[in-house]
Amino acid sequence: MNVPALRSPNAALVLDLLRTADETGISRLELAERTGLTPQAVSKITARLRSEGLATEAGHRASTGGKPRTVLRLVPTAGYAVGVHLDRDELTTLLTDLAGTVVARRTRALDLGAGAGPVLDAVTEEVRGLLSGPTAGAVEPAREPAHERTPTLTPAVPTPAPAPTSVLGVGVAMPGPLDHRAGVPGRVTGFPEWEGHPVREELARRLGLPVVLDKDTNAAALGLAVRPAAPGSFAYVHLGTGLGAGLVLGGAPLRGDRTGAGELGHQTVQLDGPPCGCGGRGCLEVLCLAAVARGDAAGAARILGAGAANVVRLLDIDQVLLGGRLVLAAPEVFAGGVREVLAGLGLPAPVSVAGERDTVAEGAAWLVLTPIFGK
Amino acid sequence: MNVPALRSPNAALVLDLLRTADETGISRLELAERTGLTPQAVSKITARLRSEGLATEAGHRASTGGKPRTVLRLVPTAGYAVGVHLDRDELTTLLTDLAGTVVARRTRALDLGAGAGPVLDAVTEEVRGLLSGPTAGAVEPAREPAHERTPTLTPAVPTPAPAPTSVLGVGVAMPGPLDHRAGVPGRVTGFPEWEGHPVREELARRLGLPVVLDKDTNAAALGLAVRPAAPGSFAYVHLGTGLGAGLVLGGAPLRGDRTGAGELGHQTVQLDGPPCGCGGRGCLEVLCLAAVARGDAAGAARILGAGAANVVRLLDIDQVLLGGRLVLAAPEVFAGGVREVLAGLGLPAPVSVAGERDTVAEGAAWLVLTPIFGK
DNA sequence: TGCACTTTGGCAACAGCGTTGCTTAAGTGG
DNA sequence: CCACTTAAGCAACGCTGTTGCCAAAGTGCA
Repeated sequence: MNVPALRSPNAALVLDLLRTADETGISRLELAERTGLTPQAVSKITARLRSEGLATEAGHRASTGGKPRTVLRLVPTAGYAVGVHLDRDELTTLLTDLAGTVVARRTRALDLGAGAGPVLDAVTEEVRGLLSGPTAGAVEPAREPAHERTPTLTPAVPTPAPAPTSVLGVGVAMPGPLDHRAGVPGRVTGFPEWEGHPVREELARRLGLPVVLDKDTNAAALGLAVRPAAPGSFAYVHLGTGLGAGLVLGGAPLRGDRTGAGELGHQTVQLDGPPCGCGGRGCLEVLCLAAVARGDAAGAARILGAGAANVVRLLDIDQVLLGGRLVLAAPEVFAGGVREVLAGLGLPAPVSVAGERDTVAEGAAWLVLTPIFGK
Repeated sequence: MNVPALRSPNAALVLDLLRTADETGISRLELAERTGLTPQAVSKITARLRSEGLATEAGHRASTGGKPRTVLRLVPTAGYAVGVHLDRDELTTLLTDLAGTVVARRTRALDLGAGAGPVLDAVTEEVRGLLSGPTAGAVEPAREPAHERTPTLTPAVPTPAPAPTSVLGVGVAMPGPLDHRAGVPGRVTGFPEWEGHPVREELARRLGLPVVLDKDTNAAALGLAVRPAAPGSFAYVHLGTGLGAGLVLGGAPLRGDRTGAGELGHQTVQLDGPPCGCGGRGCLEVLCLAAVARGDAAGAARILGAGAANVVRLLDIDQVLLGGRLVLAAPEVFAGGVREVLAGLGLPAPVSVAGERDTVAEGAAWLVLTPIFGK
């Protein structure tokens, strides 16, 4: 740990405060108070950030008897990130700015089981299309309106055409198991064709951009963790085609030794329950999906609640966030059911539905943005 | 984060390498290689540590063609720590040196249910006795042999009377729930008298030493985590009068938001199982202890294995360590049973019995030592 | 025995970081 | 109009680990 090692953490800390500040921005003195640094150091750091184009002055606060505080803001157009969500039957690609705001978005049908080759072809095509779109022409600036060139492109925000600038990288989220360090999937559930394919390397080569790979639930949890008012520790429980969880402890996602953390679906909750393909019995996923299949969402919610309670107790966490297609189909049933189980056990953790349509893809983009903010 | 902030982490890192080095010690160049610092920086840091009495030169390596490397060692007598284990029926107090080696040890019967007053009286008495013993006369040096003054004192190592020196603090481990930040127990299982009693503060005042309080399983896990060859992540599963776990992730114990992490006993593993006092059904502890009670240790081991598998999967960890009285009564039965369940689920995590008589008390001492080594 | 060679580890000068002390700038309110 | 308050920059400083250089201490060959 050498001295320049101080530079990035402190600058990242300041940058993160700029990011999470409310819309009015944040002044140097407020930064100093919240970082514990002296106002002088903050001045130095913000001067560097401004010269790098990452921050800017944006107006003044009302005076309280002296010189009014100058307000600083993050410059969201200083960088962009691509988020890719490889779901079992759908490919979502989106572009976010430095603040994580979605600038452009694409979707298309996908067969994940087709294997790495065709899927990576599709990803390459979608990312290229996204980047050559009108909103951030890093690769190939173009002026045509979105709907003429790329029918599926839907600008989420009517941004006044941000200047072309750098795309920092591509975050890819897909079902596990996989190794996020090596960027290589394992036997992706049901699709052994993926095992060992160097996805990160190949995509990085094709796109000429840094690529980060992670499990879908981890990405979703990361995306939720970076929200300004996010709790420090929580479990994101995702009930879609399968059941998984993303765990955030002390602000950082927990990946475990093999990127496998958050495996909630194969928790044993019924020792003598029905056998599961995993080799166990009474797995949470099997029981929960069976209840859904027979139309008993409330029953599924109670079973899910027992699983969530196990996690809350084991990790002593603050909050449970729910998401995934099945949850979104009946949000109140699931939130209420899980809440009831937790309350019955005297666990104070609040339960809410947080996962939305693009939660995973946005989280994937955050895989790229997160290091900049020291997370 | 200011510049001196670099000093402690780097010095702590070096100190930790000195601690975990093999018996021959470690040279400056080896320290440089393993820390990533330059040899010069290591020279500076080790010079400081030597001047503070924490490190010393201890011989030379064989030359490999030039000046032979000078070997450095930690000076274990540079500081001592007290570890206190408040078990339900027993009080263990021990003194360790800076390397964590037990120097002196005391035990006496205890009724934890008697409440904070009498128990803290006993702790105070034991700690004072320990410190005025012959091995480390910080409070009251004495020359009498151990067996004459303090019958229960058993020097673990025939140390040649280390010079009186500083006792860094007292670590206290007890059953939860409790708040390790405030140093205040909650409703200690079965003994509501403890709730809200300012244990840390009161002991610190009585003994005139810093006091750290933590849950027994967390302390045990910490003690196991600091061993030189310890895995980076593991679960320590303790089956004694109750069932609990200590979780170590990336080298650090996980305490959670309210020091409650590791609550394994009330994991639901049988949705329609027998009701438990906690409000749930089919809790792991209830099922496991019931199996033990009917003499079915192998069955208890299988149930415990299911719980351990849930933890291993959820956190994606390396290893499972077992401890606690019931496990120690039939170590092979439990280790074998848990191992079998994990193997049947395709989980590669090795299982071993690690908890011994003083695991918790030694871990408690490490609560004090750990900050010195940057852990 | 002598000398070239290798390696260790200390000394001195250096660059980078945040801090302290002071000054200037920009408002408010009597 | 002026005293007062607050913000923020400039200069000097102390601390860190780094680089460049050199002395010390061994080995091994002639």
